[in-house]
Amino acid sequence: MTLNTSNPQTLARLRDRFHALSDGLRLEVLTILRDEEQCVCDLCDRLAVAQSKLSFHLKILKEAGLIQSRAQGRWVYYRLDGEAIAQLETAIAQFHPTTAPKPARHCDP
Amino acid sequence: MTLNTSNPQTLARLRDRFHALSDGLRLEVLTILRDEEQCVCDLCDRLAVAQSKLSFHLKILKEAGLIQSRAQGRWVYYRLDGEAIAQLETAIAQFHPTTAPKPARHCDP
DNA sequence: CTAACCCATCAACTTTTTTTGATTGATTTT
DNA sequence: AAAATCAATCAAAAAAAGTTGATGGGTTAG
Repeated sequence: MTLNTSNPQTLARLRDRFHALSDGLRLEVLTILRDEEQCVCDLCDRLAVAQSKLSFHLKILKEAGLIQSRAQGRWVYYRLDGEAIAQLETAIAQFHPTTAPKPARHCDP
Repeated sequence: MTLNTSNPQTLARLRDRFHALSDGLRLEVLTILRDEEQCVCDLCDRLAVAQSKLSFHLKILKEAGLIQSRAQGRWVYYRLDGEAIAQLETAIAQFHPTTAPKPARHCDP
C-alpha cells in the first residue's frame, strides 16, 4: 500500500488530521481522552479553559475524525477514536523512505 | 513509554511537527522527497510553485526536523529525515487508548 | 413552572500563517 | 569580468486560525 497522492480526498483528510493535531490544547485534550471519556464541562475544568473555546477545538478534532461524541442528558461525552489513530500511524508509515536516499544531482542523466 | 505531557519540550516539538504536516504542499514535498533527494529548483518545477514560496515551506519542514539539506555548488538538495518519521510514528502510537474506553459519567463516584 | 446548567454557535476582534514580489549573496557559466 | 542561475530572506498584503463574550436551545433540578 502506497501513499496515493493523486487522491485529493485522502491527502486533504490527512492534512486536516495533522492540522487538528497541530495545537497544544488539542493535543492535551487527546491525551486526556486517550484513557477516559470526558464531558465538556469536566474538560473545561481540567484544562482551565473557557467553554466556547473548548467547543471550538473539540469541533476541529471531531471534524478531523479523531474524536467522537455521545450526548447524554445535558452532557456531551467525548472519546478518542482509536481507529483514527491507527489510520494515522499507517499514513505516516507510508512516508518512510522506500530506498536509501540516493544522492541526486541536478541535470544528471 | 508513555506520552509525557509534563514535558513541554516534547509536546511542543510534536505540535510543530504536526503543524509542518498540516499543509498540502508540504505533504507533497515530503512525498517527493521520500524516494529521492531534490534541489529547490527541481521541486519548484515539479510542484509548479514560486521559489520564495517553496523556500518558506521547506524552512518549516526543516525547522520541524522532517527534512535535511545539503548545499552543493549553487544548489541546495533536500532530503527526508527518516528518523523523524520513525519518531512521529512512535509519538502517535502513544495516543492509542490504553484501555477500552470506559463510559464516564459526570459526577460519578 | 421556573431557575439553573450544559453545550453549540455566532459575530467581532486578535493573532498567526501564508502568499507575493523584490532584493541579496553566493556560485557558476560565458 | 559580466551575466546568469540558485536559493534565502524581507516587507507588505492577504488569508486563515484562534479568542472572547454573548446568545439560545435543550435538559434537568428545585
